[in-house]
Amino acid sequence: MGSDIRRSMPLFPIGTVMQLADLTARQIRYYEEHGLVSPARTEGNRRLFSLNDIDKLLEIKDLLEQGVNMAGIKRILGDGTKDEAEKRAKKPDLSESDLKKLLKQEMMGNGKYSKNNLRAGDLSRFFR
Amino acid sequence: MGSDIRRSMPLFPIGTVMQLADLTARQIRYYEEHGLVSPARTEGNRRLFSLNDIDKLLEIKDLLEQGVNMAGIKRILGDGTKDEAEKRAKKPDLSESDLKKLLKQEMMGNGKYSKNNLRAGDLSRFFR
DNA sequence: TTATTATGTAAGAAAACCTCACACGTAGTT
DNA sequence: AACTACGTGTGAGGTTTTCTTACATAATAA
Repeated sequence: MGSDIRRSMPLFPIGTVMQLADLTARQIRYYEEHGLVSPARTEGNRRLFSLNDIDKLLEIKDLLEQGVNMAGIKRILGDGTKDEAEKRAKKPDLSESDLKKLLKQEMMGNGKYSKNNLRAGDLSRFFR
Repeated sequence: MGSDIRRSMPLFPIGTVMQLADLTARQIRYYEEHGLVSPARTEGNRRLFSLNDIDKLLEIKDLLEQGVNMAGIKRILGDGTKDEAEKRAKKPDLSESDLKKLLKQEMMGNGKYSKNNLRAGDLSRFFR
Protein backbone atom coordinates (compact mmCIF):
# COMPACT_ATOMS: atom_id res chain seq x y z
CA MET A 1 0.00 0.00 0.00
CA GLY A 2 1.00 3.65 -0.35
CA SER A 3 1.41 4.24 3.35
CA ASP A 4 4.68 2.36 3.10
CA ILE A 5 6.35 5.37 1.63
CA ARG A 6 5.00 7.49 4.46
CA ARG A 7 6.26 5.12 7.09
CA SER A 8 9.64 4.95 5.46
CA MET A 9 9.98 8.70 5.03
CA PRO A 10 13.04 10.11 6.81
CA LEU A 11 11.70 12.59 9.35
CA PHE A 12 13.23 12.29 12.79
CA PRO A 13 16.65 13.39 14.01
CA ILE A 14 18.42 11.18 16.47
CA GLY A 15 17.41 13.33 19.42
CA THR A 16 13.73 12.72 18.84
CA VAL A 17 14.33 9.04 18.32
CA MET A 18 16.26 8.83 21.56
CA GLN A 19 13.22 10.08 23.43
CA LEU A 20 10.66 8.07 21.56
CA ALA A 21 12.51 4.81 21.89
CA ASP A 22 14.27 5.54 25.15
CA LEU A 23 17.66 4.70 23.73
CA THR A 24 20.96 6.54 23.89
CA ALA A 25 22.59 7.93 20.77
CA ARG A 26 25.37 5.44 21.35
CA GLN A 27 22.97 2.54 21.27
CA ILE A 28 21.21 3.71 18.15
CA ARG A 29 24.48 4.23 16.30
CA TYR A 30 25.71 0.87 17.46
CA TYR A 31 22.67 -0.87 16.02
CA GLU A 32 23.17 0.99 12.79
CA GLU A 33 26.81 -0.07 12.83
CA HIS A 34 25.55 -3.62 12.83
CA GLY A 35 23.32 -2.96 9.85
CA LEU A 36 20.07 -3.30 11.74
CA VAL A 37 18.82 0.13 10.74
CA SER A 38 19.93 2.39 7.92
CA PRO A 39 18.64 5.88 8.59
CA ALA A 40 18.80 8.39 5.77
CA ARG A 41 21.17 11.33 6.02
CA THR A 42 20.73 15.03 5.53
CA GLU A 43 23.05 16.90 3.23
CA GLY A 44 25.08 17.68 6.30
CA ASN A 45 25.34 14.02 7.27
CA ARG A 46 22.80 14.08 10.10
CA ARG A 47 20.77 10.91 10.55
CA LEU A 48 17.08 11.04 9.73
CA PHE A 49 14.95 8.14 10.92
CA SER A 50 11.64 6.95 9.57
CA LEU A 51 8.74 5.48 11.50
CA ASN A 52 9.84 2.09 10.28
CA ASP A 53 13.30 2.71 11.66
CA ILE A 54 11.86 3.60 15.04
CA ASP A 55 9.69 0.51 15.03
CA LYS A 56 12.72 -1.57 14.31
CA LEU A 57 14.70 0.09 17.07
CA LEU A 58 11.93 -0.74 19.49
CA GLU A 59 12.04 -4.35 18.40
CA ILE A 60 15.79 -4.42 18.84
CA LYS A 61 15.43 -2.98 22.29
CA ASP A 62 12.83 -5.54 23.11
CA LEU A 63 14.93 -8.45 21.95
CA LEU A 64 18.00 -7.19 23.77
CA GLU A 65 16.01 -6.92 26.96
CA GLN A 66 15.00 -10.51 26.43
CA GLY A 67 18.62 -11.56 26.29
CA VAL A 68 19.00 -11.95 22.55
CA ASN A 69 22.36 -10.71 21.31
CA MET A 70 23.23 -8.81 18.15
CA ALA A 71 23.86 -11.93 16.12
CA GLY A 72 20.47 -13.29 17.07
CA ILE A 73 18.73 -10.04 16.34
CA LYS A 74 20.34 -9.93 12.93
CA ARG A 75 18.94 -13.34 12.14
CA ILE A 76 15.53 -12.42 13.45
CA LEU A 77 15.13 -8.95 12.01
CA GLY A 78 17.57 -9.06 9.14
CA ASP A 79 19.81 -6.16 8.21
CA GLY A 80 18.51 -2.72 7.39
CA THR A 81 18.64 -3.35 3.65
CA LYS A 82 15.50 -2.32 1.81
CA ASP A 83 16.04 -5.02 -0.78
CA GLU A 84 13.15 -7.32 -0.01
CA ALA A 85 14.12 -9.83 -2.66
CA GLU A 86 17.50 -10.31 -1.13
CA LYS A 87 15.92 -10.39 2.28
CA ARG A 88 13.77 -13.36 1.29
CA ALA A 89 16.61 -15.14 -0.49
CA LYS A 90 18.87 -14.88 2.50
CA LYS A 91 16.38 -16.45 4.89
CA PRO A 92 17.58 -20.01 5.53
CA ASP A 93 15.76 -19.76 8.83
CA LEU A 94 17.73 -20.30 11.97
CA SER A 95 20.17 -23.13 11.91
CA GLU A 96 20.01 -25.80 14.59
CA SER A 97 23.01 -24.53 16.48
CA ASP A 98 21.88 -20.91 16.22
CA LEU A 99 18.50 -21.82 17.55
CA LYS A 100 19.99 -23.63 20.50
CA LYS A 101 22.16 -20.66 21.36
CA LEU A 102 19.22 -18.28 21.14
CA LEU A 103 16.99 -20.44 23.27
CA LYS A 104 19.71 -20.86 25.80
CA GLN A 105 20.06 -17.11 26.08
CA GLU A 106 16.36 -16.38 26.22
CA MET A 107 16.09 -19.01 28.90
CA MET A 108 18.07 -16.93 31.37
CA GLY A 109 16.23 -13.68 30.70
CA ASN A 110 17.63 -10.89 32.85
CA GLY A 111 15.21 -8.29 34.18
CA LYS A 112 17.44 -5.28 34.47
CA TYR A 113 15.31 -2.92 32.42
CA SER A 114 12.23 -1.01 33.47
CA LYS A 115 10.91 2.38 32.31
CA ASN A 116 9.93 1.81 28.69
CA ASN A 117 8.52 4.84 26.94
CA LEU A 118 7.24 2.82 24.05
CA ARG A 119 6.99 -0.88 23.47
CA ALA A 120 7.74 -2.62 20.21
CA GLY A 121 4.89 -2.20 17.78
CA ASP A 122 3.48 0.81 19.55
CA LEU A 123 4.55 3.11 16.79
CA SER A 124 2.39 1.19 14.37
CA ARG A 125 -0.55 2.87 15.97
CA PHE A 126 1.20 6.04 16.92
CA PHE A 127 -0.31 8.41 14.44
CA ARG A 128 -3.88 9.31 13.45
CA MET B 1 -9.93 11.00 21.30
CA GLY B 2 -6.53 9.86 22.48
CA SER B 3 -4.81 10.44 19.17
CA ASP B 4 -4.93 14.14 19.98
CA ILE B 5 -1.98 13.76 22.25
CA ARG B 6 -0.12 11.94 19.51
CA ARG B 7 -0.85 14.59 16.95
CA SER B 8 0.17 17.32 19.34
CA MET B 9 3.38 15.62 20.39
CA PRO B 10 6.47 17.74 19.67
CA LEU B 11 8.57 15.70 17.27
CA PHE B 12 9.94 17.64 14.33
CA PRO B 13 12.77 20.16 14.19
CA ILE B 14 12.36 23.13 11.94
CA GLY B 15 14.45 21.60 9.20
CA THR B 16 12.07 18.72 8.75
CA VAL B 17 9.10 21.06 8.83
CA MET B 18 10.67 23.25 6.20
CA GLN B 19 10.78 20.31 3.84
CA LEU B 20 7.39 18.89 4.67
CA ALA B 21 5.59 22.18 4.36
CA ASP B 22 7.87 23.75 1.78
CA LEU B 23 8.38 26.87 3.87
CA THR B 24 11.52 28.74 4.82
CA ALA B 25 12.64 28.97 8.42
CA ARG B 26 12.00 32.67 8.21
CA GLN B 27 8.39 32.12 7.24
CA ILE B 28 7.76 29.59 9.95
CA ARG B 29 9.27 31.81 12.62
CA TYR B 30 7.30 34.74 11.31
CA TYR B 31 4.03 32.87 11.67
CA GLU B 32 5.02 31.88 15.15
CA GLU B 33 5.84 35.49 15.90
CA HIS B 34 2.24 36.25 15.04
CA GLY B 35 1.00 33.61 17.41
CA LEU B 36 -0.33 31.30 14.74
CA VAL B 37 1.73 28.33 15.90
CA SER B 38 3.43 27.71 19.21
CA PRO B 39 5.96 24.93 18.77
CA ALA B 40 7.44 23.37 21.87
CA ARG B 41 11.09 23.90 22.67
CA THR B 42 13.88 21.57 23.57
CA GLU B 43 15.98 22.25 26.64
CA GLY B 44 18.36 23.98 24.31
CA ASN B 45 15.63 26.23 22.90
CA ARG B 46 15.24 24.46 19.59
CA ARG B 47 11.72 24.44 18.17
CA LEU B 48 9.88 21.13 18.05
CA PHE B 49 6.75 20.98 15.95
CA SER B 50 3.84 18.58 16.21
CA LEU B 51 1.73 17.15 13.41
CA ASN B 52 -0.94 19.65 14.36
CA ASP B 53 1.56 22.46 14.01
CA ILE B 54 2.51 21.29 10.55
CA ASP B 55 -1.12 21.02 9.54
CA LYS B 56 -1.66 24.56 10.69
CA LEU B 57 1.38 25.78 8.80
CA LEU B 58 0.00 24.20 5.66
CA GLU B 59 -3.27 25.98 6.19
CA ILE B 60 -1.48 29.26 6.70
CA LYS B 61 0.48 28.71 3.53
CA ASP B 62 -2.71 27.91 1.70
CA LEU B 63 -4.47 31.02 2.91
CA LEU B 64 -1.51 33.24 2.12
CA GLU B 65 -1.38 31.86 -1.38
CA GLN B 66 -5.04 32.76 -1.69
CA GLY B 67 -4.25 36.34 -0.80
CA VAL B 68 -5.36 36.36 2.81
CA ASN B 69 -3.06 38.36 5.03
CA MET B 70 -1.87 37.70 8.56
CA ALA B 71 -4.72 39.58 10.15
CA GLY B 72 -7.22 37.54 8.22
CA ILE B 73 -5.49 34.28 8.98
CA LYS B 74 -5.50 35.13 12.65
CA ARG B 75 -9.25 35.58 12.53
CA ILE B 76 -9.74 32.42 10.57
CA LEU B 77 -7.37 30.08 12.36
CA GLY B 78 -7.03 31.81 15.71
CA ASP B 79 -3.77 32.07 17.57
CA GLY B 80 -1.71 29.07 18.57
CA THR B 81 -3.16 29.01 22.07
CA LYS B 82 -4.24 25.57 23.17
CA ASP B 83 -6.99 27.09 25.31
CA GLU B 84 -10.07 25.94 23.45
CA ALA B 85 -12.47 27.72 25.78
CA GLU B 86 -10.83 31.02 25.08
CA LYS B 87 -10.71 30.19 21.42
CA ARG B 88 -14.48 29.79 21.32
CA ALA B 89 -15.13 32.87 23.45
CA LYS B 90 -13.02 35.05 21.20
CA LYS B 91 -14.83 34.08 18.06
CA PRO B 92 -17.13 36.95 17.17
CA ASP B 93 -16.92 35.67 13.63
CA LEU B 94 -15.67 37.99 10.96
CA SER B 95 -16.99 41.49 11.05
CA GLU B 96 -18.63 42.96 7.98
CA SER B 97 -15.64 45.06 7.05
CA ASP B 98 -13.20 42.28 7.73
CA LEU B 99 -15.19 40.00 5.52
CA LYS B 100 -15.26 42.50 2.72
CA LYS B 101 -11.51 42.95 2.89
CA LEU B 102 -10.91 39.25 2.88
CA LEU B 103 -13.21 38.62 -0.02
CA LYS B 104 -11.68 41.45 -1.95
CA GLN B 105 -8.27 39.92 -1.46
CA GLU B 106 -9.30 36.41 -2.28
CA MET B 107 -10.94 37.80 -5.40
CA MET B 108 -7.62 38.76 -6.92
CA GLY B 109 -5.86 35.51 -6.13
CA ASN B 110 -2.28 35.71 -7.29
CA GLY B 111 -0.76 32.60 -8.79
CA LYS B 112 2.87 33.12 -7.94
CA TYR B 113 3.34 29.83 -6.13
CA SER B 114 3.78 26.42 -7.67
CA LYS B 115 5.69 23.42 -6.32
CA ASN B 116 3.72 22.42 -3.27
CA ASN B 117 5.13 19.46 -1.43
CA LEU B 118 2.02 19.05 0.66
CA ARG B 119 -1.35 20.69 0.60
CA ALA B 120 -3.30 21.76 3.62
CA GLY B 121 -4.96 18.79 5.24
CA ASP B 122 -2.64 16.28 3.68
CA LEU B 123 -0.91 15.60 6.94
CA SER B 124 -4.20 14.46 8.41
CA ARG B 125 -3.77 11.32 6.39
CA PHE B 126 -0.03 11.29 6.42
CA PHE B 127 0.57 8.44 8.78
CA ARG B 128 -0.62 4.86 8.94
C1' DT C 1 5.45 59.24 -1.58
C1' DT C 2 5.51 56.99 2.52
C1' DA C 3 4.16 53.19 5.51
C1' DT C 4 3.16 48.43 6.06
C1' DT C 5 3.62 43.57 5.09
C1' DA C 6 5.77 39.29 4.24
C1' DT C 7 10.09 37.52 3.29
C1' DG C 8 15.32 37.48 2.30
C1' DT C 9 19.71 37.61 4.26
C1' DA C 10 23.76 38.02 7.26
C1' DA C 11 26.28 37.72 11.74
C1' DG C 12 27.47 35.67 15.91
C1' DA C 13 26.41 32.36 19.35
C1' DA C 14 24.81 28.05 21.05
C1' DA C 15 22.77 23.49 20.60
C1' DA C 16 22.73 19.09 18.40
C1' DC C 17 24.99 15.84 15.96
C1' DC C 18 29.05 13.66 13.78
C1' DT C 19 33.16 10.35 13.94
C1' DC C 20 36.74 8.43 16.30
C1' DA C 21 38.85 6.40 20.28
C1' DC C 22 39.30 4.53 24.68
C1' DA C 23 37.18 2.83 29.13
C1' DC C 24 34.20 -0.23 31.69
C1' DG C 25 31.24 -3.93 33.52
C1' DT C 26 29.49 -8.38 32.61
C1' DA C 27 29.70 -12.98 30.81
C1' DG C 28 32.00 -16.62 28.76
C1' DT C 29 36.54 -19.00 27.76
C1' DT C 30 41.06 -20.77 28.52
C1' DA D 1 42.89 -15.90 37.65
C1' DA D 2 43.65 -13.90 33.18
C1' DC D 3 41.85 -13.08 28.79
C1' DT D 4 38.25 -12.06 25.38
C1' DA D 5 34.05 -10.40 23.41
C1' DC D 6 30.00 -7.73 23.76
C1' DG D 7 27.06 -3.78 24.56
C1' DT D 8 27.38 0.69 26.28
C1' DG D 9 29.45 5.03 28.57
C1' DT D 10 32.18 8.97 27.83
C1' DG D 11 35.21 12.53 26.02
C1' DA D 12 37.53 15.24 22.36
C1' DG D 13 37.43 17.85 18.39
C1' DG D 14 34.89 19.18 14.47
C1' DT D 15 30.70 20.24 11.50
C1' DT D 16 25.84 21.19 10.86
C1' DT D 17 21.67 23.13 12.33
C1' DT D 18 19.11 26.33 14.73
C1' DC D 19 18.70 30.44 17.49
C1' DT D 20 18.02 35.65 17.97
C1' DT D 21 18.67 40.12 16.22
C1' DA D 22 18.90 43.40 12.77
C1' DC D 23 18.70 45.43 8.46
C1' DA D 24 17.25 45.12 3.39
C1' DT D 25 13.65 44.61 -0.20
C1' DA D 26 9.71 43.91 -3.22
C1' DA D 27 4.90 44.46 -3.36
C1' DT D 28 0.85 46.52 -1.63
C1' DA D 29 -1.84 50.08 0.92
C1' DA D 30 -2.68 54.60 2.44
